Amino acid sequence: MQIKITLPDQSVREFPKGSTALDVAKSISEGLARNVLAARINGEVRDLTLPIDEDAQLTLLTWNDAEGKSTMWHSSAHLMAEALEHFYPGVKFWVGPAVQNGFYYDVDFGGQAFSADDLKKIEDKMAELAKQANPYERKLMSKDEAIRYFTEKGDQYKLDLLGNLQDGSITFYTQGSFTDLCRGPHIPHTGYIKAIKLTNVAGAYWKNDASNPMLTRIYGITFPKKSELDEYLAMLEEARKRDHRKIGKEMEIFTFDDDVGPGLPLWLPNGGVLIEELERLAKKTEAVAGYKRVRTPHLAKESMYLTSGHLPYYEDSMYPAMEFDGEKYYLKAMNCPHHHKIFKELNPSYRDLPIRLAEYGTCYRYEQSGELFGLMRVRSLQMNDAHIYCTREQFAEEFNAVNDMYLKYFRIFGIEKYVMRFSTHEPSKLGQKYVNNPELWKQTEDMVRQVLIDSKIPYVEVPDEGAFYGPKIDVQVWSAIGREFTLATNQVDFAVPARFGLSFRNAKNEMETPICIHRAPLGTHERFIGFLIEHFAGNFPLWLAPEQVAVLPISDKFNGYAKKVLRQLINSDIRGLVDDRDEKIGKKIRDAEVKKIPYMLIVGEKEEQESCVSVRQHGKGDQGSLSIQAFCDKLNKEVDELLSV
RNA sequence: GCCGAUGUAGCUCAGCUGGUCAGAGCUACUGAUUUGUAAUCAGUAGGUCGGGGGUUCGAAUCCCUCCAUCGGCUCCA
Repeated sequence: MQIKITLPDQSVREFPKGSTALDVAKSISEGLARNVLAARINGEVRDLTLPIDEDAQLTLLTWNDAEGKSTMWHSSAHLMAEALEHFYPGVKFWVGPAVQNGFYYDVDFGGQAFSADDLKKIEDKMAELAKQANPYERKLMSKDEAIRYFTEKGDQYKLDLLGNLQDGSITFYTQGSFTDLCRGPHIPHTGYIKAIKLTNVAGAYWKNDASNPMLTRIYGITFPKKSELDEYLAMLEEARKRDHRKIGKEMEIFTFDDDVGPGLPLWLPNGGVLIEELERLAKKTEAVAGYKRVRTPHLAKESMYLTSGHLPYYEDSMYPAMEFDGEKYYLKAMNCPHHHKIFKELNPSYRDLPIRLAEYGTCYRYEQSGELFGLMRVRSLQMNDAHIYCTREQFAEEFNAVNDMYLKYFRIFGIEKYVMRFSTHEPSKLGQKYVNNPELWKQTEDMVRQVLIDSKIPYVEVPDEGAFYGPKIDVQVWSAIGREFTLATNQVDFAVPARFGLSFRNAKNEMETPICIHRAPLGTHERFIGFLIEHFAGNFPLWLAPEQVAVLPISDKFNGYAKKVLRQLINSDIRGLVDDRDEKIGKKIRDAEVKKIPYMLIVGEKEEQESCVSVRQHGKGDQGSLSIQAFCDKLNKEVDELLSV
C-alpha cells in the first residue's frame, strides 16, 4: 500500500506505507539524507526513523532549522547523561532540554563531588561514544511499567515527571548504555555529533523553585562540524570583548569600590559626560512632549509607602528603615509616590490634564547579592522616570505618544534588536495579585494591545506578569554575553492614584480619579549606559563620546598651537584634549585610537602656518585637512544630524 | 539568598606539589630624543599576594572564616 507525502514545495511523492522520513530524504539525495536531523510530520517534529502510516505533510529538518538544532542538542544532552553515568554510577537526572545555545542537563550527583575540572573527561567520553554512532531507540511503555522501572532504580525525579504523564503516551529512548524517559524526538544516532563543548556547570533549583534543593546543571553545546564549534567559540570571545564591565574599566567610565559597597557604582568623569548627554537628550525630548520637571528627596516616611501599597509588597527589596524622631524613613525604591504627592498639591481640573511629571530620580533597591551584575543590575539607580496623569479619554493618545518616544530613541541609538513584552493579568487572580477591576483591566489591555498592533511593533504577550495596578510593556534587550534585560518599561496604573486620593474636577464639576502612566524609555542611567557600551562596543556616536576630539601636536613646538585649537573647539561646544606628552605622533595616534576618540587632529608646522588641522577619524584614518572653524562646523552639523532622526 | 569557581603592583597576567617567589609587560614619574597618521630608548617608583584566624621552623602557596567578583539558579529597571 502506498502513502502520499507532500513536501514543502507542494510536490507529492508516493512511498510504501511505513516508510520513514529518512527514506524520503534518501530518495531525494544522499547528501540530504546525511544532513537531515529530524522531520516535521503534519506539523509535529518527530524522529526521522518513525514509520509513517498515512498521507502526510513532511518537512525535513537540518542544522539550518531551529528544530533541527534543538533535536540534535536534546540528543546531545542524552549523550552527556550517558557519559556522566559512566563516571558517576547512581547519578539521577532531572530534565535535559535544548536551549537557545546548546543544552543542559540537571543532575543530582548524590553527594559525589563534581566541578568544572571534571568537564573535560566527560567531553572526551562523549566524543568516544559519539564515534560509536549508537542509534537512539524509541520504545513505548505503559505507565505502570515505567513506574516500576523507576521505582526499582530509586529515581524520585523521573517518578515525579511520570506523575504528570498520560498512560499510552510514555516513551523511552535508549542509546548505548543509557535509557531515559523522554518525549523525543531524537536524531537517528550519536554519530551526527561531531564537535562537543561543555561550557559550564552551575547550581539550579529543582523545578526552578528557590525553596527546593539544588541540582547541578551542566551546560554544553554540540555541532555537526568541528569548524562550527570553532566559529562559535570565536564569536563568544568577540562578545566578551564588548562586555561593558571590561570596556567600562578600560575607558574609565565607571568603577566599583569595596568601601562604597556592592552594586553602588562610581561614575568616573567619562561616565559623567555620558550621563550629562543622555539627560540633555531626555530633557529636550520631554520638554517638547509637554513634560514638566520636578525634583523629590531620596527618602520618605513609612506612611507614604503604606499609602501607596508598595511597602508590604516591596519591603524585601528596600533598604531597611532609618529611624529618627520616632519615625521610620525609607530610601526610595521608586519615584511614583513622591510624584503622586506633587500631583495632589497641583490640585488640577480636567482642563490642566494631562499632567506629565518627569524626574531623573535616584532610587535604591536592595538587590540580592547574587543578582548584581556590572552596571546592568545595581543597588543605586537613576531612572528616566515620568508619570503621566490623564483622563480615560486621553489615555490612548498619551500611551501612543509615549510609544512614539520609545521608537524615536531607538532610532537615535540604532537599537534594532529588541522585543516588547506585553504583560497582562490573570483573571482568576483578580483581588489577590491584581486590583479587582475587571472592566478597567480589559479596557486598558485592549487599548495597549491596539497601540502595539497599530505601530507594527514586534511584541510577545505574557499572561499573569502585569503589575498589581495594571498592564505593562517592557522592552527586552540582550547584553553582549547574551543575558536578557528589561531596558525600559511603560506601565499603566489605574489603582494607586485612588489610594492617594488623587482626583481632578471634570467638565460636569464632579471629582474623578486620573489614570497614571509610569514610563521610563531610557530605563536607568546604569543599565542604559551598560547596554550602550556593549551596543556600540565603546565606539560611541559623536554626540555621546566622552572625548570627541584629541588634538595631537607633532612635537612640543606645536603644543601652543594645539592648545589654541582646543580653545576654539571648546568655544564651539566640542569636548576635546591635547596630547602634549613627549611621544612620537604614531604613539599619540595609537593611544587615541585605543581610547576610541572619534576624531584626531594632527597639528604641526604646516597646520600652524595655514591655521588648519589634519583630520583623522577613528577607525577610518586620514580625512584630509580643514580650517579650524570648518572642522567645528562639520562636527556640530554631524551631532545635529545624529540627534534629529 | 543558593550552587560552583576566582581574588598577586593603577591595568593585564606569571609564580608547579610550602623554603632567594614577591616577578613581567603596559601605565605613571625622570632623563635623552623633537618626531607627520596605530607602540623611540634608558632609568625610577609601585604590592604586608582580598581581610582575619589557624597549621608549620617557615605560607602568595595548605586549612577555617568573612568580604568581593565571575558563571548559573531564584528575583528584577
